[in-house]
Amino acid sequence: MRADARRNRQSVLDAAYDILAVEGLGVPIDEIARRAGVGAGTVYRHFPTKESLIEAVVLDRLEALTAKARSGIDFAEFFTVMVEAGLANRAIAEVLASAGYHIPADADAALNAAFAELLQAAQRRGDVRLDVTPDDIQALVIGCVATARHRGATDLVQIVVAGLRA
Amino acid sequence: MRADARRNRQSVLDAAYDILAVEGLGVPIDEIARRAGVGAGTVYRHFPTKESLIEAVVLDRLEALTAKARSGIDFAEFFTVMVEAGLANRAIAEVLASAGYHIPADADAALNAAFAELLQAAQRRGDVRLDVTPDDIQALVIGCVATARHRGATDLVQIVVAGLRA
DNA sequence: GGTTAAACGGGGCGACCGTTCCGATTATAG
DNA sequence: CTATAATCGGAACGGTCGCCCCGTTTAACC
Repeated sequence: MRADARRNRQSVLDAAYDILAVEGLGVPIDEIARRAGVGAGTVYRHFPTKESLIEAVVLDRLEALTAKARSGIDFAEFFTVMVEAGLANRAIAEVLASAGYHIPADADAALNAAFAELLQAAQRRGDVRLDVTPDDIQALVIGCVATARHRGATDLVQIVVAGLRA
Repeated sequence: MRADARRNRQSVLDAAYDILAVEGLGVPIDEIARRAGVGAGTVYRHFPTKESLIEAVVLDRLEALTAKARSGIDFAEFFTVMVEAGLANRAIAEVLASAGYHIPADADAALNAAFAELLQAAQRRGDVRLDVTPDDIQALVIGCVATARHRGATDLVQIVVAGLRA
């Protein structure tokens, strides 16, 4: 791979990450290209479709979340981390809410597995009601992101966490 | 107003209500027109912009909700009613989440006022924590709709309601 | 039934966006 | 330095959608 090609590819990824976080999935490719200082054609040479570019960006974030989940973090804390991740990055939130795009099953599964472990540990310790599943929690995270977006305060998350207690 | 004009206006409103509930705000005007059995031009004669048509439809729903809030309903029940309204009607949910559109301030205010009364009564009775405001609840409703859309179950609402208890 | 003005409908315009194409450019090897 | 092939950039295409226009229809009143 030629040096300029590799450099451009990275510029596109960086620009896409920044803009997607702020503008969400609706942002035009041309805007990402302009921000990256390349032409739209260059974006499409490296990523065959808009969806594949978004996938590459989002995947990176999901992996970071998975790593965090495996770092011995507390369940309630991690819940907050996930909500904050969705808040800081519109694209993440929209993809999680599957507003048109979908993520590769294996990346999703890895996050879910790490997450399920945290949840089960919390339930074994008696901190969380037994009748909630990982899917329930994912839905609640999506909901909390939507909630928090419309009120600056993230302390509403505490209400949901309180409701989760055994 | 001519009889056919009044009839067509109503057809458009009915069609818009049905389609918006299922498809959400992204639905093209032509589709609403087709469903109503009229041309797109006719839609625009009665509603100058797409937004004004949506506003008319959503307003009607908000008024129904306001009436329900004033019918002596219990706070927790009404919370569920609002979530279900958002769930049954994509357009309502998207407007509430202000995905691009906004509702006239007075209709919003009427609903909020009726709603604030319910909340205060519940707080006086000691059923709901004192540190939540009507705005908090509205945000939570939006979140619950987002949550419930991604899991068939509305019983997740119970978790949030449990968290709201004093 | 005739007259008239309101209402109709669907083709068309302009804007936007994802994607493709191709002539110009430039990194790299010999 | 030159040749060459990979890469670039941005104009252009096709599709979609909100909105407008205007020739045609039709309700309403005499």
